[in-house]
Order: sequence, then structure tokens, then C-alpha cells
Amino acid sequence: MLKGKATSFDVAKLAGVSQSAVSRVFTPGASASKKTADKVREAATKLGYRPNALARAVVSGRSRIIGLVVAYLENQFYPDVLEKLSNALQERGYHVLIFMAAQTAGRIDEVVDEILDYQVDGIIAASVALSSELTERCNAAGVPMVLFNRSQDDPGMSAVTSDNVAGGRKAAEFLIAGGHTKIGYVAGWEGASTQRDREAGFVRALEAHGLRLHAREVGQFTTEAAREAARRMFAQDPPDAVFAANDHMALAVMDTVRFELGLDVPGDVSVIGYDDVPAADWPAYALTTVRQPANRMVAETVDILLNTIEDTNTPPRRIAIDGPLIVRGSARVPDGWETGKGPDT
Amino acid sequence: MLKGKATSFDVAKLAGVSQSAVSRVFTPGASASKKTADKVREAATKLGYRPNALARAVVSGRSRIIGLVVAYLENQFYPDVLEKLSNALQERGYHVLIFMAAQTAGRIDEVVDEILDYQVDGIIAASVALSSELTERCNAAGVPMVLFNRSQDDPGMSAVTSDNVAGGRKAAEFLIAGGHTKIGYVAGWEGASTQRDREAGFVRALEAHGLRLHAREVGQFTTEAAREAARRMFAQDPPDAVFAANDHMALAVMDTVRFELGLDVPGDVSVIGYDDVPAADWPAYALTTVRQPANRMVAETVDILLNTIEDTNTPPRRIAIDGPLIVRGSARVPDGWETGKGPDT
DNA sequence: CTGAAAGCGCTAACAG
DNA sequence: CTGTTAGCGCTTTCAG
Repeated sequence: MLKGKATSFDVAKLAGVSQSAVSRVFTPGASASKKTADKVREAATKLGYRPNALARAVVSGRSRIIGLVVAYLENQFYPDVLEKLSNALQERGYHVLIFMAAQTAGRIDEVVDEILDYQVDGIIAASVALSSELTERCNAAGVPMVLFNRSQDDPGMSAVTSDNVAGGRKAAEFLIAGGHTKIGYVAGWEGASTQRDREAGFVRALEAHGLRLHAREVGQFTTEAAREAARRMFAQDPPDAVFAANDHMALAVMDTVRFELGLDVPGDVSVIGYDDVPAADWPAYALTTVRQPANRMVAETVDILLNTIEDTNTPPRRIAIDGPLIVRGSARVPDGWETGKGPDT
Repeated sequence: MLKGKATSFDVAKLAGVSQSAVSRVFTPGASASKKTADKVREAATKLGYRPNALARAVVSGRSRIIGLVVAYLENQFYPDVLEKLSNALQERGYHVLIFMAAQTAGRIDEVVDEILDYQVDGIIAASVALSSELTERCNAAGVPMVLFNRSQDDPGMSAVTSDNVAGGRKAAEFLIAGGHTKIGYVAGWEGASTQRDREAGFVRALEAHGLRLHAREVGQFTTEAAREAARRMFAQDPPDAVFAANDHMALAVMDTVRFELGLDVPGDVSVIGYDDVPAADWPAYALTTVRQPANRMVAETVDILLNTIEDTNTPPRRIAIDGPLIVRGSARVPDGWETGKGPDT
């Protein structure tokens, strides 16, 4: 036994039933008498039989595979999300085929084609933008897709993000309440909707208080570019506060400002980020930041995707979940500010 | 066109050839005249046809899917490795089905069964230990497996790691040369071969110099446990140096020692880690550490696995790749020490 | 509830 | 080189 390559026929023979009986016993919704089921189960374990998921997928048209495309794992937010997504999907009987998308626009089309080849039941695209042609291709193939932490104008495309403009606004209001007036912004990659929305919310709130951006530099969401952005920003007429479009850059800004420029945070300059990655909570940084409610974002993403898979008529949804400002030590705290952090539910 | 569900029959009809001709055109090693190939290709693009990878897998017995099981993505070393593995595999025409193994021993058996259901061509187990029963099951199913960053006594099982005992030794020698005498060790999870080997190399080198561990606490490879380990270790008769079994813990130790205990690193205590994760190079830490040569480890892992898949007779290999000590600022540098870091090739 | 039979989309001999 | 013919392992009508 444990030959490891027993088929449903082998099991059928051993159990003294038909092959289709075996299939039924291993098919969730199917009907089989307790008696046959028992015989089959016994024979199956004796032979080490397990249904071939691929053969099943070919004939049933459902692979229970979800394609996940993700751009960069360097930003700790994504490993975190990947783990949560994978677990949530596993719990519901799905499995994740993973694809790293080099941010190069060309490669991603290739990648989506390869995903489609595997007859995935759905696709989750984390922090990548798709061309409308790609979207079309997935639609044609009948494969639903949901965008994670990215949104697109296309109203037919489901997307879940945090409320980026509200988040940007919260950062601005905290800084303003703290008495800052020379406020800089370190932007992420300009092609990202998150970058655009966070900046929009931030700048709008500034303007509502009669302020303008004191400085703006692009940090591309990477450590190195963010460091250079900080150097440029502080080269002359330095700001007294800076908001970075994500934590990954905010951490780099803090390091540069402290260890290269010799400034004190938050004494000389306040720094705020976005995401609330684990490192934001490390004492060396104690980064004040807008939290992305990853658990809820993941839950919504999985719900939307699986609902769409199970009922093709499910309309697309675009969700922006509000996230709290987590006050720690990297930005001056306004007098009498309420600290209520609240967990990510 | 672009119906998205064209079969090889549809293409055959449109191209005026047989279905098997279509199959051949899309099969790497097959033979077809340029003439038919052209006709088929044209028809295929016109219909948006792409071979169904699952059907192909069922009949050919090769899915070109690799199962990757990974335990925790919190330690930045793993996202990094995941990205590299995924890219290397994609380049060679394989795809990654990912499984998160809750470190609970029971769940992992389940996970391996699910992997096997998908007829994967091979399995990479990153930082997880498998029961010998599991190993047996994979062997029975004819699915080769290689352990990444973990090794097992079973000589039939391929494994690639860094040279953990050499690494532990390097850490010890650096500390000893720096004049430290009260040296502590923060251990990882005791079930891990990496933990065991790093400690063995470290302690052995200490003994070779007539020293013993001044203190030892278990940090479980997690931030929280490492912090507590540090607190215990410094509660009385504090060490003047500590080696942590990985960077993830070393960072936590540094934070605790600096911000809770008010000590200076490396003034009051030197800290050394293992891995060389990105955060080790951040100015706030400047962690001296033993680098794991991730690129080479990944390349070896992929080579071994794919070779074994393509030729079942390939004997198992167990590789331990030497990694350099990267000297930064978290540990006192001995007089006249050569700093040659060298990149990870 | 159960078995027989017809495929799913594709690859792999096998003759020509 | 090409078409014909068997299947791969399984789900799913369809009669009973």
C-alpha cells in the first residue's frame, strides 16, 4: 500500500464498487450511502489514494487555484498580506499560485497569460496596475480578478484599498495640529493610485488650513530613492515635518535625517508614514503612521473574489477601508491629542 | 476571436490541420514543418488559443508546478528568498504553488497532502522540518523534495543551507578578538537545525579559546521572545556581548538593550546576528552579522530540485554554503581587523 | 443510490 | 513530417 499512484479505479476494484461511486464519495456535494462510503474510504486509505486535483480541474472546470501576482516583497507590508491571503484562501479550500511581477510593464502581460494557462478560478493583483487590454483578456477567459491595494478607473474592476485620501488627510491634520508649517511630502511611484490618493488627501487638508506643500520629492516606494529624496529635501530650507507615502520610505527618511544630517526626530523634524508595518513599532523608530487594516482588507478581497467565482453575476465592488492614525514617537504630539489607537479588526 | 476558451481542435480546424499537429507546435521538443507551424500559430493567435496547462499535466505526468512550503514571512530573510526562488523557477518554466505551514506540526502533514494532490513536480520546504513519515509519502509519490535553510539527518534528503557551524564560529572569533569575555547567546527555536548548528559552531569556538557561554536564553526566532530573552539575560551579571541566532532576534535584542535598559551598543555591549537581512544595514542598527548567501542558496536549491525532476537517478545532495561576516557597527571591531565584506555572488 | 458510458483538453505512440 | 487512435484520471449525465 501507499503506492502513491492509486487511481479511483484501483479503489473501486478493491472496494467492490464502480469507479463513479468512488468519485462521488470524494465529491463534496454528491450522494452515496454510508455503506459504500465506508467501503470506499477504507479501500482508499489502504491504497493511499487521493483524488488527482488536476484531473478533477480539467473535467469540472474549476481548479480551486487562485493566481496571486505581487510586485515587491521588500516592503514588509506585502509579506504580511501574502501570508494572510494565503491562509484565508487555504481555509476556504483554495490554493495560491504565485507570480512575481517585475514592475516592468511588459513582463506582467506575460505573467497573466501564464496564470491563465493554469485555469485559475480567479486572480488577485496586489499593488500592480493592469492594462485595460489585460483586464479584457481575463474577462474573456471568464476569470474574475480583484485588485489589492491598488484601484483603477475601470468601474468593472473590483478593488480593495484602505481609504487613502482619508489617511492622507489624517496625517496632515496631525502635523498641522502639532504646529508644523513647513511640511514636506515624499511621494511613492507616480503610477500608483495609492500614491496619488494619499497625496491628494494630504494636500487637500493642508490647503483647507491655508497651507501648501513646503517641498515635494519622489521616493519611488524604495529605500534608496527615499534616502535621496530626503537629502534633496533637506539640502536647503529644510521642512519641519515630512509625510512619506509609505512606512518603508518613512523609515529610510528617518535614518537619513538622523544619521546623515544629524537631526533629531521629532525634535527637529516630525516624520509620519503609511501602512504600519512591524518595523514601525520597533523602538528605534517608533514611527507615527496611518495603519492599513490588513486583516479587513484581506477578508474583503477574499470574499469578493470567491463570491464572484461562485456566482458570476456578483457585481464588482470597490472598497476603501478606513484606517486609524497610530500615534507613536516620530512626530510631535499636539497638546491634548487623544491617542486611541484601536486594534486592526 | 479572443473567445478565451478555444481548444486545440478549434485551432486545428481553422488552420486546416489535425489536432495533434496543433499539439506538436506548442510542445517544445516536437517536430512540425515551418509551414504548419505558421498556419497553426496564426490560427491560434486569431482565436486567442493557449494550451491548457492542467490538461497537459494530466496526460504528460508533469505539471511544471513546484510546491513551496514556508513557515513564517515575518523574518525578512524569507520574503527575500521567496522572491528569488519564484523568479528562478519562473525563468525555468516552473510555477510556484505556495503553502503557509503553521508551525504546528500536525497541520504540515495536511499541507503536504494537499500539495501532492496537485501533482507537483517537486517540493521545496523552507525552514520547516518534516516527519520521516512525510518524507516517505513524497518518496512513494515519486515527488522529489529539497530542504531550504534546514537540514535533516536523513541522508536521502537533499538540503541546502549556509555553513551554519562555520558562521557561528566566525561570530565567536570576532567577539573574542574584540576582547569580550562575558558572551551570551540568544537561541532560536530548539527544533531547528540552523539553531543547533549555529550554536554548536559558536560554542565550540568559544571553548577553543578557553571560554564558555556566559548566558543562554531562548528567543524562538521571534521578536517578542527575543526581547524577553534579552531582559532575562541582562537582569543580573549582564554579558558584554551577545550573539543572536538570527538577525530578526538580534534587532529585537538591540532595541531592548538600548531603549529599555539604556545601554550603548556597541559601547556597553556588542551584538551580532545571522542572515544579513535588509534591516541589518539600516543606519539605526548597523548590525554586524553573518551573511546567508541567499542568491547562491536559491540557485543550488533550484538546480538540485530540477535536476532530480529531470533525472530521477540524481543522487541527493546536502550543501552548506559559506557566508562572510559582515562587519558593521553593532559590535566592537578588533584592532587591525580586515573588513573585506564581499558581495553575495 | 448506483453503474455504464461519454467526455474534459491534451499528449504520445503508431503507421504512413 | 503528419494524421489516426488511444488513453491520462476524473466528473457527470443517464438509465436503472
